[in-house]
Amino acid sequence: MSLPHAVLTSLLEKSTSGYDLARRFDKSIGHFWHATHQQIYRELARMEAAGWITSFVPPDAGKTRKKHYRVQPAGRQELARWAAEPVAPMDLRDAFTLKLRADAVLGEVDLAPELRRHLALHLDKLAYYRQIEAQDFPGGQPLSRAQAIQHMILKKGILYEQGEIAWSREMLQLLQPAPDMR
Amino acid sequence: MSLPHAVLTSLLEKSTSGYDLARRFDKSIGHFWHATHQQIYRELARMEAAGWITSFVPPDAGKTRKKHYRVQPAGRQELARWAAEPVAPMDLRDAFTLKLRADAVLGEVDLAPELRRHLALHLDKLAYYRQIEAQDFPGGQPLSRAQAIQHMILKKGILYEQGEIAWSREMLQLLQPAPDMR
DNA sequence: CGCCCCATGTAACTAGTTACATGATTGG
DNA sequence: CCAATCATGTAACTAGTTACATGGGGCG
Repeated sequence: MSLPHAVLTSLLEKSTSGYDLARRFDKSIGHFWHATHQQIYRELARMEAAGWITSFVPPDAGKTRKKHYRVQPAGRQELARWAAEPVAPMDLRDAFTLKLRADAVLGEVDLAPELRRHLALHLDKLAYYRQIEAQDFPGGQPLSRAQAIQHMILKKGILYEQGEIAWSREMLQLLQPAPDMR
Repeated sequence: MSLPHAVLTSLLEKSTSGYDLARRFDKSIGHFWHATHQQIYRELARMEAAGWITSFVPPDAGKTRKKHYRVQPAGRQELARWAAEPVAPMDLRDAFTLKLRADAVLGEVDLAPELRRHLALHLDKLAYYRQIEAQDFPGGQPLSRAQAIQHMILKKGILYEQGEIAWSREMLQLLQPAPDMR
């Protein structure tokens, strides 16, 4: 059960609204733990009931329904408790690999177009990560511990995309009759 | 909804029982799509109801309750249909990375032991994949298309574990006060 | 005035997890 | 005979997804 803890982490980084959290889960944290706005609103309600967070009307709310959430000591404590307990390494749920295996056994599926599409998406994401890296971690500056960790998280994403790209290119040569690699 | 299709693929590779499928999902297919035996039995029941597979008592059943399943044409067709439709690239759900981020914001969590544990697990898995590779794909032999795909799937796993290992080692240097890398 | 974005939610469903139940066969 | 493994399931719960609902604010 990691979603509430992802939300707590995000709120500690910056107190904000459910809407804004949902947008954050479309990037940054969301690259490692995806969630929809419905899940987030539900989780916020639960966490408020549990006393981990409290809501307040932000100064810029005007007449809108906007609510902000702030982490309470109990929430911070819960996050620390959770962070210290062991987790299993991520297990993969890779539908495309499954399709490849289906192709191997059926032998009549053409996965090359889909693989090219994925390759393009991975290239985009890599470029996106690289841009963030250039922005947030320009060369040579000494980093705080927190910044160094953030950088390593970003590097993990970069490494992953690079792996996908390299593998996709090799795979494409196998799936494509004509040799036309990107 | 990929589980039924993973099961279909596995059954096409070899008709077998739910029990045996469940064990297969602890390796091979399971490295890319995990499932418990409960999920598998439920899915088998659904798929039989849908006419995708049929069950029969295998010759070696004796007095046991053992049932085998065989894929029907409708099942094969459904698998082909599914394989041809587009999928989103896998999204990661990596709880450890989340904990790192929690550490960055809390600054009082020691994730080094857990990271060392994960590193060891990744090393084990890499060794395991390598052993399968040596067994199933001994050097230089020409492969059928199906075999070539299977090999590439294995290589994807190897690449992934290598990435995790390299990253973990770098991360460990950051988390560990004393420089004692494995 | 109409459309898009901000903002928060409910409802219904599907997939995945955890706990429990049951009984036969095999090997020490 | 006892424990482990084979073998198949039910029940209850938790997490994640998809569809729908509602209303305000800003802009062209």
